This record gives sequence, structure tokens and C-alpha cells, in this order.
Amino acid sequence: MSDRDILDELNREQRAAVECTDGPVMIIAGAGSGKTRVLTYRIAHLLNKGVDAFGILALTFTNKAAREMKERITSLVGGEARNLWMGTFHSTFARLLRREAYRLGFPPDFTIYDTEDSKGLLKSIIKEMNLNDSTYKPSALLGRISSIKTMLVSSKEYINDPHYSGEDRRMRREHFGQIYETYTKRLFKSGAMDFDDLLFFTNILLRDQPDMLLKYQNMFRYILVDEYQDTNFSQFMILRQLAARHQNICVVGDDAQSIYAFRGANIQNILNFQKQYSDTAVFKLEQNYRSTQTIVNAANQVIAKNRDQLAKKIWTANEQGDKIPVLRAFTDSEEGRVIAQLIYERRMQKNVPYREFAILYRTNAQSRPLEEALRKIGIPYRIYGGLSFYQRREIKDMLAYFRLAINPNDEEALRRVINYPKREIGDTTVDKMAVAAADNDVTIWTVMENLPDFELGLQNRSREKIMDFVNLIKSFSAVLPTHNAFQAGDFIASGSGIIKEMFLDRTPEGINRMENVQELLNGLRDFSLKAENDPATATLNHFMEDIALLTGEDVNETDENEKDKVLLMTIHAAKGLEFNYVFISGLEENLFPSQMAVIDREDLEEERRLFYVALTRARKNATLTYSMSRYRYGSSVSCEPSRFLEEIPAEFLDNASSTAEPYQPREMQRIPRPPNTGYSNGTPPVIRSPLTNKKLISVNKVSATQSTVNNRHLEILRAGMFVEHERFGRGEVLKMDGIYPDGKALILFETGEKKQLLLRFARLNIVEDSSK
DNA sequence: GCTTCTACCGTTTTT
DNA sequence: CGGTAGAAGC
Repeated sequence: MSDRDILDELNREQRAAVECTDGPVMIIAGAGSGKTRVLTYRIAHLLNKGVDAFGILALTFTNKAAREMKERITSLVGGEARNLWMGTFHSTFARLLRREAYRLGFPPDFTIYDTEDSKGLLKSIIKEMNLNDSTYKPSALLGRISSIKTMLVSSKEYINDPHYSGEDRRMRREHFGQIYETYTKRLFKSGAMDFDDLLFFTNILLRDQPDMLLKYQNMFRYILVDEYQDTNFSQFMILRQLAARHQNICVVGDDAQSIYAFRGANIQNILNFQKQYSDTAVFKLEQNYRSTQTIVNAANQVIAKNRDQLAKKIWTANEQGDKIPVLRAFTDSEEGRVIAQLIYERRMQKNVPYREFAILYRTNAQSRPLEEALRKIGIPYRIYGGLSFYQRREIKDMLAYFRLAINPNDEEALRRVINYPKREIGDTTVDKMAVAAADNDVTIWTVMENLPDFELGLQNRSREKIMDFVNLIKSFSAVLPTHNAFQAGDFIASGSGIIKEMFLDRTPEGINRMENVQELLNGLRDFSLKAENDPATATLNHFMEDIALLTGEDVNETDENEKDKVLLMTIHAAKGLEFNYVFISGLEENLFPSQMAVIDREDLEEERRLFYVALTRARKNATLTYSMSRYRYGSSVSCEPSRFLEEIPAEFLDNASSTAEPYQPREMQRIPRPPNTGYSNGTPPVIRSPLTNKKLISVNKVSATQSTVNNRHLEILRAGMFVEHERFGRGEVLKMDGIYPDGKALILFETGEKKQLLLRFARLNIVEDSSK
């Protein structure tokens, strides 16, 4: 596409922002104003002007955004786009650090620890320091370490700063400094970095090594940053250093959409950008192309009172649109039913595909009643941005072997698989080696490799097992340089015994896990094939480079079946997306706005921005829902409508269509419980599957317990009839000689794929079995 | 070593 | 209530 054509596709504001290529530029892009378009066209324009793609650094907020932008640029100007430095802050600077980390003493193949790894490491540190107090919780510690690293305070500086030690003493966490130091050391020894380190060490490198700074300043002639309102101090400092020389930095963002303060994002970065760079050219994109006037105006009202913001006026030439319906429900499950019902009706009446609906919520925990309701009337849905494929247990197990092969010092990977599958290296053995490692200031792997040099008091049998393991890992490492990722991965998968272990597990979950591992290997094959003509890039090492940085949306999104589904997600996850129909659920005080924001500090601005983001995801219609009671910790609590509902002028809202049928006092709504577990009148209800409408086995719940799966369970597991239970979801009938002697059957419900596989068993009366 | 029982805690939001 | 860790039980 020629440059002229590119520029002709833009409106006047957008075009001006694209054409101003040099010097500091700030583009304030309101929601739905074509921000991505401006960024992509700007890059295309730069390339057309003859700027080398290698000289452009473009930073996005998610991998997905980077990928999509790259595709669009490719379609505009062709394959040159491949050479752009484009990605998230984390992945881009991980790439940079792989080249340069040797200067900081890290191996080029350093491992990236994800949150789980980091917590695991902290946990072992706490244990070793005998601090197993409940005051030192891994996640809290990690949170603090993270925010300190974001402020670029090293462990050394931390320990020597009386301000911090005083603060820790007050907080009764006097060992925190020591923990931070040990954590840092252990990461270093393990050849690993956590998420924050990727930014931290990039900063250190640029700060302390002038030749590095110069190199990258000269390399990145043009810097573009998307979602600038959500950058943190560490990211700010990287940008400041890199842009100092050429000052060609273009930041795009919307202060009204800054919603990540909790992880260190600093809205001041965007508010003060003009002070940072005195001759900044500022462009404002104020025309919204996405939503109806009603939605745009209502959204404007939501943030109108915020103190921290840049002046702008978002407007739209789109149609007026419907008023925003506000629906009240009695309970969270009714709220789900109402939403499901509306989706069903709209799909039927207007033939709207499922994918045009999104249900947004403030906290992940809210998804469950929504899911139940959707499942009940057979609406397909998908939770967007959930657990990454690469964070599943079985996948992490496999990856741990890969990681060990690449970097045997990786302690978390080692601990994860040293006794999986079982090879008789138990906790006590590992603990002994860990102590020896700490005493001698080496890694556990070093201890294992040089076992005879250490007095560990181990049995000969254990020593042999350890040596076997060492040789196993070494045999894996040996394969890496000469084979591609798939060959190496396949070799490790079978050599480690994982495949065999999983193959023996014939439970539905086990089969599912096996399929996931297969999927991983398929992924490796694709990866190897894609990089075939350049064998150096087809290695497992290369595949593993930024696996830890991938999120749930970076894998299976091309799957056809996955496409036409209603999407459920947190509002945070919805940033950057848009849908025709959006439901914003749980608009209740102390939920949205969250309790934290209400009581902790009277700081509701970010919550309002969050609401703003939620509203502006909608093109045609945004529907607000709330309920008067909600389950929390098992018991029902009553809720007040959110203050946000009052902050929108009534002219934009449509309260008439409230679900509240003739109002009933709350007491009436309590579902009467039968006095005992049996059916007193002897006529049990017939349950029909909402999916198939088939008559299900009518049941009467007698008792339910949770349990880990044991061999007996596996033995009796036979796929029987499908049963759905209001409370536990779906499950399969387990038969043990058909029926228990007392006329009850065992029904098994999955409670999900978590660390510990727990199944829920309910013993149920079989009253009628219409399947026969 | 493996299973089951018991006590405890928790809800923001995530690259 | 549901998930988890660690103790108790075999």
C-alpha cells in the first residue's frame, strides 16, 4: 500500500498524529478513537519513509496486541514488518537481555520464573530461614518484592536503607530485607529472572554500562509505546534512557483508561509527559467510532469528576442508541439467569452470534454463577484470559524437564520434577542437598553432580538414584544442540517417564492431561517446521525463551470451535477489546467499586476509570446488572446498588425493564429448605438436562464429601449417565455393583483442574432411572 | 507410603 | 463454601 493510500484512510486528527514522526509525541486517544489504527499506520508510514524496521521499537501491553499490529502492518507494507522490535515490555527486553545478560553474569539461556516459581522459591527460603510464621506469606512477600523492584531498589540498597528497615520493623517483618536478598541471590545462582527482573536488569544494564546504552539508543531510533497510561516507573526509566539521545518517542494512551495502579502503573507518567519532554507535540483523538452516543456520553459522565486527567472531550457521530438498561436481580444466580436469558433472546430475535456478547465482572470469583446460568440454558461460553495453557500442571511438569535440560541450575524446575515420576528421591533427600547447597553457596544441581564431595549422610541407594537423575538430565542436555525442538521435546517426554506415567492414568482428567501434553508436542512440531530453513532458531532453547510470558490468549485462539462463544472476563482483561453487546455485572457497592477502594482510601478514581473502560467496550448496547444478595464464603450477604449507578444521569438509564417482578420482601425469596434430607412427601422432582432435555436420574442429595482420587475410585470409574447438579455442576455416575446396598449411588463431580485433583462425591438416592 | 481428616483462610484487578 | 496444607491414621 502506498503511503498516500495509507494517509488517506485516516481522519484529520489521526493523520496529523501519524505524520508527525520526529521528536517527542504524545497521542491522547480516547476509547474507540482508532488508537491502534494510528499506531499501525504510523509505523507503516515510518517504514515507507525508509526507516529501517530494526530501528523501530514498538511496545504494547499484551502479546496479542503486538501480534495483531504486526499482522496489520504486514498487510500494509509487507514482510519488512517482521524485523520490527515489537512486543510487550517484558518480552522485548527479555529478548534484549538474552543477548546482553552475560554482562550481568546471567547465562544467555536464563530461565524466566513465573509467579508460581517465584512463590515456590520464596517458600523454600522462608522454610530454610525457619520463618514459617504466618506473617511471611509468599504471595505478600512477592508483591512487596515486585513493587520494590519496580522502583529500581536493589536488595543491597534496600538492606542499607534505614527507611526501609524501619518500615519493616513497624510492620513486624524485620526479616524482609534478608528474604529479598536471599531471593535475589538464589535467582542469580539458578540463572533465573522473575518478571520484574526483566525490566529491572534492563535498567541496570543501560544505567551502568555506557556502551550498552549508546548501542541501544542508536539502535532504536524510533520508539513507540502503546497504553502508556499503564506503564510503571521501571518501564518509564527504560524509555527515558533509550529515548534520551534521539528523542523520537511517541506514546499513545488514554489517562481515562489507566487501571493498573495496583501493579505499579503510574498515571503520572502520561500526565507529566509534556514536562519530561518540553517540546512535545500533543495530539488528541476525540472522535469515538465505536459506541452509540448514549454510551459515550454516559461513560464521559462517569469520569467527569476525576481530578487526575487531561482535558479532552470524547464525542461520536454514531447513532443515539438505546438507553442503558439497568437490571436488578435478587441473587447472583438470578443475575446470571437474567443475563443468559437476554443473550438467548437477542440471539433468537436478531440472529446475533454468540461472539458478539461479553459479560464483564470486577473479580474472577463472579464468573461461577454466570457460568452456571449459561450452562443451564445451553449457551456456549469461554472464559477469556484465564489460566495459560503453559501454566497447567502437566504442561509445567514437561516444561520443567525442558528447563532443566537447558539450565540444570533452575532450582524450581528441579524441585518440581526430581521425584516426578516417582524415582525414590524424597523430600528428606532433597532437603539434605538443599542444606548442603546453601552451606557451600552452590546450587542443588552442583551438589548432585559432585555428590561424593559432600557429606550428606545419604544411603547408597539414594546416591544411586540421584546419580541416575543427573545422568538423565545430562542426556537431555546433550540432545539439545543437535536436534530440533520437537525431536528434543519428544525425547525428553518419553525419557523422563512422564508419558508412561500419564498413559497409565485412564481417568477423564488423566486423558485430558495426556492430550495436553500431546498438544504441547504438536506445538513443538509446528515450531520446528516453521523454523526449518534456519536450524539455529528451531531449537528447544529458542522455543522456551519466552514461554513464561505467554498468557491464556496466546495459544488456542485459532480453534474453530472456540470462536462463536459468549466471552466472560474481568474488566481488566477486556481492555483493548470491543463487542456489540456488553453486560457489566455485579454493580454493587463493595464489589464494584471494590471494598478496598471504598474503605482503604477514599480513592475511587481508578474504579471509575474501570467502569469507563467497561462501558466503552460496547458498540451497540451496554447492560448493567446488580443483585441484592450474593454468596460469599458460603453464606448469602445482602448488597447495595453501586454508587456508580447514581453517577450516571438518569436520562441515559433505563430502569423500567428491571427484573424485579412485583416486588417481594427479601424474606419471601428464601428458598424453603426441606426439613430433612429425604423427600417428605415421597415425590422427588424429575430433573431434566437443560442441554438435552432428557430426563436425568432423579436424585436426592444425601451427603457430599471431597476426596482425592484413589485406586478404588479409578477401578469403579465407568462412564455412566451424565448428571447435572445445581451445586456441583456436571458429573458422571459411578457404579459400584450398580447401586449401593442402601439404594444410593455414588456420583462424581469434577471440581476442576488444580494442583490437587479433588473430586466431589455425593451419595444420592436413585429414585427413577428413565434411561432404561 | 498412601489416604483421610482437620483446621484455616480468603476476594481485587495481571505482564 | 472451596481449596489447601499438614496431621493423623492405616
